[in-house]
Amino acid sequence: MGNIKSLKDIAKELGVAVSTVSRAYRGKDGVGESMRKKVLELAKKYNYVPNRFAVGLHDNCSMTIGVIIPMIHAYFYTSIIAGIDEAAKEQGFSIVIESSYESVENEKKCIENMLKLRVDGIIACISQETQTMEHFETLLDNNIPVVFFDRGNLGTRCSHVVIDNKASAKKAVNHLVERGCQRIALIGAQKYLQMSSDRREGYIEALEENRLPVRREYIIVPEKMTFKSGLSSTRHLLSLPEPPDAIMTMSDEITFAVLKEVKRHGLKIPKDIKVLGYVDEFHAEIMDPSITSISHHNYDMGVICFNLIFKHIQNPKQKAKRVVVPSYLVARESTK
Amino acid sequence: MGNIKSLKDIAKELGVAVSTVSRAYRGKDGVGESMRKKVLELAKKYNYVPNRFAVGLHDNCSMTIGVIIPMIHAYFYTSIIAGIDEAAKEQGFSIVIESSYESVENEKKCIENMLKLRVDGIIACISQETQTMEHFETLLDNNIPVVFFDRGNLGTRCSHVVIDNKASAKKAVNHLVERGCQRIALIGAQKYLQMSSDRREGYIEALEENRLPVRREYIIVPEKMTFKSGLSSTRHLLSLPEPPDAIMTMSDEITFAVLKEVKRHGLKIPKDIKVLGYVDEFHAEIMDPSITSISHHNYDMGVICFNLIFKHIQNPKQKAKRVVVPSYLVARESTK
DNA sequence: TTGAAAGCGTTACCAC
DNA sequence: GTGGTAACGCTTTCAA
Repeated sequence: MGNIKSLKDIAKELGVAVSTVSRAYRGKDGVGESMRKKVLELAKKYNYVPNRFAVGLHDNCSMTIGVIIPMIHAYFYTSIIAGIDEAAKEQGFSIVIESSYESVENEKKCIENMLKLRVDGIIACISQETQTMEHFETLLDNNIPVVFFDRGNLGTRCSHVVIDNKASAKKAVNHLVERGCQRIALIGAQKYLQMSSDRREGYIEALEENRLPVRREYIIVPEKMTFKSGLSSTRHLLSLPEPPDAIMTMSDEITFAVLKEVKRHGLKIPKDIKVLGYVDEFHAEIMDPSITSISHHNYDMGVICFNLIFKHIQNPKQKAKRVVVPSYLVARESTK
Repeated sequence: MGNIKSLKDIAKELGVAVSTVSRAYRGKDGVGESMRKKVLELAKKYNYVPNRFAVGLHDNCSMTIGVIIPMIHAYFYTSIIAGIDEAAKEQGFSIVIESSYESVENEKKCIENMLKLRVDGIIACISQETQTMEHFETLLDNNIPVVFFDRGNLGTRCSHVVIDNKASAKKAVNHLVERGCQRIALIGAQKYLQMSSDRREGYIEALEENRLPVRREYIIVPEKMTFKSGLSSTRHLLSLPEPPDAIMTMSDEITFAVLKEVKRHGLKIPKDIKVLGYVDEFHAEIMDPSITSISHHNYDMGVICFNLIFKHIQNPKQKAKRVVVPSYLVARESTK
């Protein structure tokens, strides 16, 4: 941990008490101006940095918040993290990131680790596998507030930042119908993810509102939301006696797979079949064709998450809130 | 930071001394078996977790390593981080990530922050802007070892994990020549990045070895390695009296831009023009056409980085090493 | 305005 | 085997 100077070193050199140096350094009252100047000078010279372990031990707070996400190498999460990070920095907080890699077992380990790290609060998005939430309740029992985003729910015990999934799915379907699609397929996600069923609900409702039949064979729920399962799901859809004229998806990896597989079948997008996905702006834009997508202001979502957890940390009695972040549809080439 | 129980709480409940509990909990000698059992039981019941601030203060080490990268939302870095993270976990280390967002000013702040966080070592990739390295030397002066990867160099004062840039660029050119290209353009990166000049060198050497002219107008060095500058660089190349029949790039964002812009010009890849880039496997694979690329085993690179910093932490006298990670060319559709 | 001392949770050392 | 105590670096309270 290096050999960084301590207040004691400065105190010794100045021939004064540690407490005096402490006060002087932090701009507290009760120190002479000349003393303060001398202290600050020396602190600067020595590149003094307060020892956070000592401070943490004393104040019983770490000024750190933990972020638990399914995947560190997924743009959706990292762009949210960018927002969390920025907002955290502004308040003097650091963040620690842990990935569950979509496994409950890992998620539990992440939580244990966060406990070890003594984070002041946690912002989390649960794994695809996660079905029960006891491990998160442990945190609440330890008075560590938790804010969930995108996935995960703990009723009124913590705040949530969610996407208006149902509405966005309806928006998506309506857009496809407007573009002339009649047979819209949906490649979804785990049933027990709230996000997933909300979107499916929106999809079904929108179909009904448009007086289109809801066909079982057009709704695919792969085991995992991976590129590979996206390929096979698409293959399956295209092999149906009456294949869909549009495919909408719930995740970017699956969307990329759909593009790939559709082309491999010799079909042209958007002429032969249209594609629409929940894809972040960056990827939606760079793909070819560019993808009509439901996106979100991820960075802002991160900021919202931090502000919430910050409130809960500052005031443990703070009531849990439910923030719905708006989604927006950007029409691009894939549904033209 | 919650209300987690301390050793003292356990000691009190058991009516024994804290030191006894400490020994028992950590499996040290000099504790009766029955005592140990009682302690472990209670620790489990109370969900006891050692207070890392107390431990850190005592041991003067944080078991944390800092990772400074240009961008948290770039696959290249996050996939390396996945490797660092995994290796770190195995040794009981945590990691803290900070992004410079390609700015030197931010980079300096990151370093300050790492100092505050009392990390035991730092793994870093410098920003595009960074030209001098004094801020990193501060770390070394404080006995905090630094390992650079991809970008950044501090001679024999720290270890480096680098890509065999020159060789890989030659590999790329040779591949294009084999595929019949004669007018190969290069969209590069900042001159003062070693990585950049190494690749340019390899590019030039390979051209010469293939008895192809080295044309100034085919070497573009944009201000920043962004999608936008990739677009304008490509536009420029295509507007030349004699446009190139292949474009190779040094970063993924620029590669995506090249694909986009080339198509916008109505040219077909690979028929009219071939494209080759330094792109990670994931993106190279999902793009259309899939991109022939120079890739690296990012995860492994992360592991190597951690192992190096770990050695330096364990043994401050450890000599600096230079590890060259191999790159490999995967031929895909964009150069068929 | 300054100093001394207690305390945060842990570990290590020395007594018993 | 177990207990007491000092020490890590800092903040806070109380005394001078």
